[in-house]
Amino acid sequence: MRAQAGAEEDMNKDTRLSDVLHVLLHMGQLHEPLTSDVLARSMGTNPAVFRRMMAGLRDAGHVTSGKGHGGGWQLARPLSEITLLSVYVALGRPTLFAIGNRSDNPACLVQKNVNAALADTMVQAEALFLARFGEVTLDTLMPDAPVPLTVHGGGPG
Amino acid sequence: MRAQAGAEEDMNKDTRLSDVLHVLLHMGQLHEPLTSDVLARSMGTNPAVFRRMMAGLRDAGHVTSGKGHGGGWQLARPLSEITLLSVYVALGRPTLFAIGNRSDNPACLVQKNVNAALADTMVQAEALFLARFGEVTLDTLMPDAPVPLTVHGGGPG
DNA sequence: ATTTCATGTAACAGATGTTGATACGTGACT
DNA sequence: AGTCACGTATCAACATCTGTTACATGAAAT
Repeated sequence: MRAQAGAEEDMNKDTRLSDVLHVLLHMGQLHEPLTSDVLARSMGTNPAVFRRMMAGLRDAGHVTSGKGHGGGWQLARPLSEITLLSVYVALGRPTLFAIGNRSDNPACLVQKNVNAALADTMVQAEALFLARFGEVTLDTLMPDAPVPLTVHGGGPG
Repeated sequence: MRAQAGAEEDMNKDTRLSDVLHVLLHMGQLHEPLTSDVLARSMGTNPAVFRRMMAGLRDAGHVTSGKGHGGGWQLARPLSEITLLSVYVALGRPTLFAIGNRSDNPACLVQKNVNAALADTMVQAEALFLARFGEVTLDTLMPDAPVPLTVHGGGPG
């Protein structure tokens, strides 16, 4: 489950959305297939993890992947036609919140009220997330100047 | 870190806020000291975990704890003077979100833009949480009818 | 004064769950 | 054919939280 001690910064964050967006933007700059090996390195992980992460985007039709010589990953449509929301959904709608209820004890009115209060706020916060994600197309995240693709932590990239 | 496969329901939620609220409401109904043993059982855990969880609330002055015979836990002020926000803060402001950035590579403009976009939404969502938490005093969560305190899962409680 | 009760805290073990690594099968291009 | 790259299953490594136990401290009862 989650923290018990401090508040600080949980290092237990799902970084897939951030990771995938990062890669997609780079793919939007280079218009040739890039291999899992290269792209995985750019996000500081390995090819198998990368493929696993991108499977949903491929299924959603945001990117295409090809085997063999000259194979690799490419955008299937321009960044202007991909919303942050659609990427989030393609990843399988990863859990947004780190808090929740231990269990739904429906017989306890107190528990019921508490759950409702928290759930109510979480529903609103989730709606906020989805609304804003839906407004953002990936081209708007592109820096003005082209950015070179390099290995994670090895300089600009 | 977090999920990679499905989306479903992460069972890895921090339930402390929900747990603590549950207990505080029960304490608001019974006006006598209750032991860690009893209260822990009502949330389905054990006394040590309970004390660890309540330490912040005691330090914040929301509850008092006493040792020895007749000792235990009591509210230090009426529920109407305790906001959901103050409870959240007393717990150490547990992490709200399950998503984040893998790392802040400040040299990568793409990464920078992605992080900013996500962070912006998260800041707004957090503000929403805190605003709503701040509006809720615990007495408003109290069911109209008194609720008996029983063991977790053992019926109403 | 001693005994009993209950908290306060530290320390450790167990469980859970995610990421990373490896291996192997499949298809495509040379 | 041979090489390249993806697709996926499986396993190990790692991190983190919860649950448990143990023990010291302090208060009330006998």
